[in-house]
Amino acid sequence: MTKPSPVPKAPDGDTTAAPEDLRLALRAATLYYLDGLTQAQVADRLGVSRATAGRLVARARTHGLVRIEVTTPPHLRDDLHADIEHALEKRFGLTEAVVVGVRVDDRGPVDNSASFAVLGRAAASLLTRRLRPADTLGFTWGPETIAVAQAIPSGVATCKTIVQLDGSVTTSTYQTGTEYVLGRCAEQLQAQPVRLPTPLYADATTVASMRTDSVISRTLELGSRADVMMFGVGAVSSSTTLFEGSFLDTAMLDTLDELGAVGEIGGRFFREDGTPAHVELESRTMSTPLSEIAACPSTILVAGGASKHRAAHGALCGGYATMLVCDIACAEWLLDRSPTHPHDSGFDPTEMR
Amino acid sequence: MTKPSPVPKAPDGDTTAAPEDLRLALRAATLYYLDGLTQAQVADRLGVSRATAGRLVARARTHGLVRIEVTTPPHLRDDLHADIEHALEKRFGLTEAVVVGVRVDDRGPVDNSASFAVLGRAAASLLTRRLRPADTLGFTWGPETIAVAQAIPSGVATCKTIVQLDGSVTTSTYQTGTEYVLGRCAEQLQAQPVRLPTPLYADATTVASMRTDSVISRTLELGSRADVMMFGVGAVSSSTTLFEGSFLDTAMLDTLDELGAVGEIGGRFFREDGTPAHVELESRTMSTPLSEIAACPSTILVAGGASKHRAAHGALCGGYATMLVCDIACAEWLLDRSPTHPHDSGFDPTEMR
DNA sequence: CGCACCCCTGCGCATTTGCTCATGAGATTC
DNA sequence: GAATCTCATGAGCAAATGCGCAGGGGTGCG
Repeated sequence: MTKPSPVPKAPDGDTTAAPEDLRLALRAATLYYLDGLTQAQVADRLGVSRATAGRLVARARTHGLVRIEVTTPPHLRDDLHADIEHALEKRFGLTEAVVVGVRVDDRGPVDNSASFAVLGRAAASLLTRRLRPADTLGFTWGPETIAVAQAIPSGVATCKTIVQLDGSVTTSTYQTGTEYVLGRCAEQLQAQPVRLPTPLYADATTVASMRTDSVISRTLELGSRADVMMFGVGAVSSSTTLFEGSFLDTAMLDTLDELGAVGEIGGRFFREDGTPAHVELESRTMSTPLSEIAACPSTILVAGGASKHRAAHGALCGGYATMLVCDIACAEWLLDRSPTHPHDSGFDPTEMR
Repeated sequence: MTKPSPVPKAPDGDTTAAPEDLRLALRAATLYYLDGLTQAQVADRLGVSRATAGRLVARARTHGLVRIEVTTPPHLRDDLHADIEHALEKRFGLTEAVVVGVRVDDRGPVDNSASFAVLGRAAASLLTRRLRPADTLGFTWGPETIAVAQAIPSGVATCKTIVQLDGSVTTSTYQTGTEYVLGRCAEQLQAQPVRLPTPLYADATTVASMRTDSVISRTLELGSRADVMMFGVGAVSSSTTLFEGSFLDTAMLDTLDELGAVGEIGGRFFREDGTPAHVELESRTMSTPLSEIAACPSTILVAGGASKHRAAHGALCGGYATMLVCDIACAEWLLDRSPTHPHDSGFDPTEMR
């Protein structure tokens, strides 16, 4: 009599219901969410059982009577970038992205040590949060990891071992800062430091023989199995650390450029899409391979400065980082890049330089 | 060095904090409230302990990062009146107010039985929700309670006893409906019915002697101690039930009018401010006194129709009802009344008629 | 009119959550 | 430079919450 239409079961996804039923749901939700009563108190207040009160609250939610929104307060809109971080995580499949408010600009003559300090603090905070006492931490040398080491607090986190992922022994006077990072992190994290006492690059035969060394092979093994890895990226440029430290010469730089390399991690270069760029150089490199980095469950990429943008993008596309710490400028640049399609290997000449 | 100002304790109500601390709080709140993760999952996702995850969520709330609002969906704005109900509760100190969407208009020639049915359903719903199996339910006779009795479902609620609060025996043929209400409610609620086998009004001496009767006194006692009472209000008018049923004559109506009476419950009249209006008539009335009604922890006033507005207002001001069921027109009228000051006894001539 | 189905309700338990205490590191003050 | 204070963290526990189950009444179909 009241229902002429054959609708025994409402297929309408529960979006509509009797208004009288929803009156109580609305009331329960108000008391629960707005007045902060417990469900038992709501039940008492409404004269229903506790279970029913819970159902009413649940119904209120399913019917859209309750709207919960998490927003960044206006007074720290400039410091927090939850939306950008979330976009980065979604875009590159990251576990966590941390975007600091500063804009690292390494092209101009300005001193970006302050910016790097901010970046370092953020990365150190992330690192100490992710580190477990039984973990092994691997790191590459470079200005980014130095900044992290400087910012790392003591007592907050602990790990078992900290291991060097790429060789740093040099014939020149160039300071890689490896000792500082290794020493400081080991101290602050109360971890046992493990060195990789080799150069970064050597002849292929030398590298092959070094890898058979019991100590070196153990270190490499330890690095490959590290629970957490932390590293920056190097650009393919004459102003990058590897060139300034005489690890690479101009000819190699040109070769890498022609191969489409956009960046490196631990001296191992990759292209725009993250694929390894110079297999021959790979065999001459003493560091954890990119494949091992990609296999690590927790890898933190610290990237600051415009010169590192392309390199960071390549690293992210290669899946070498599960976590990213970068400045806002880098984050925006990364998101401006093709939001969907990753390159299918090879490189696009129009993207060069 | 970093803090020259003497601010050991921040007296600023925790509205501001380090942005970096809030970053995690924001993240935790997002995962918890928006993504629906449990706090343990949030903790795992963020690399913190479960306790810390809980603290982060709590901090996000205290800092206003989370905003929860309970709103009436637009498609039932016309049926629900949560704001009006809340205003009524606040204004008159009610436990609960139920406002139904219909507009009972008893001045015109329209049939308002449908409106009364809606009102009755709402009141019955409220009543069955509030009733406990061990409770005694008291009621007065009248069209409102008849509507409630008609709407009461079976099996939903139970109570021990249902007792008549005001005498209904008449010498005329007027049907009060008391028997119907008593019988139907007793059946549906599986309660034991208790009659008050007396007229509503009698001589003072008669009333006094009736009150000494063991059966009658027990009924009155039972009514006074009822856990829940349900009643309508009568207006001071020639179109009201008490006059039509020949319980009152024109002279008495005028007397009551002059005394400032605006309404009655169980034949006992009160003024605009709720104070008893005719002490002499009180001694001639066989019903639960207003003071007993005011003392009852759960009293449901069912009011529909424009003619009852003033009476309902007086009843609410007298504190005779802890719960109110009325139509939207009545609710709006009640709220349009002085929102703050209650009258200090006596009556205002300008308010009459 | 009987029967089966289904929704609603209340009960008991596993999980989740908020809270308190004790511990330790950093900051402040004398 | 040392004592103390404050704050944050982790463990444990009690309260609170969600979810299963079973029972009963209403509804629709036969």
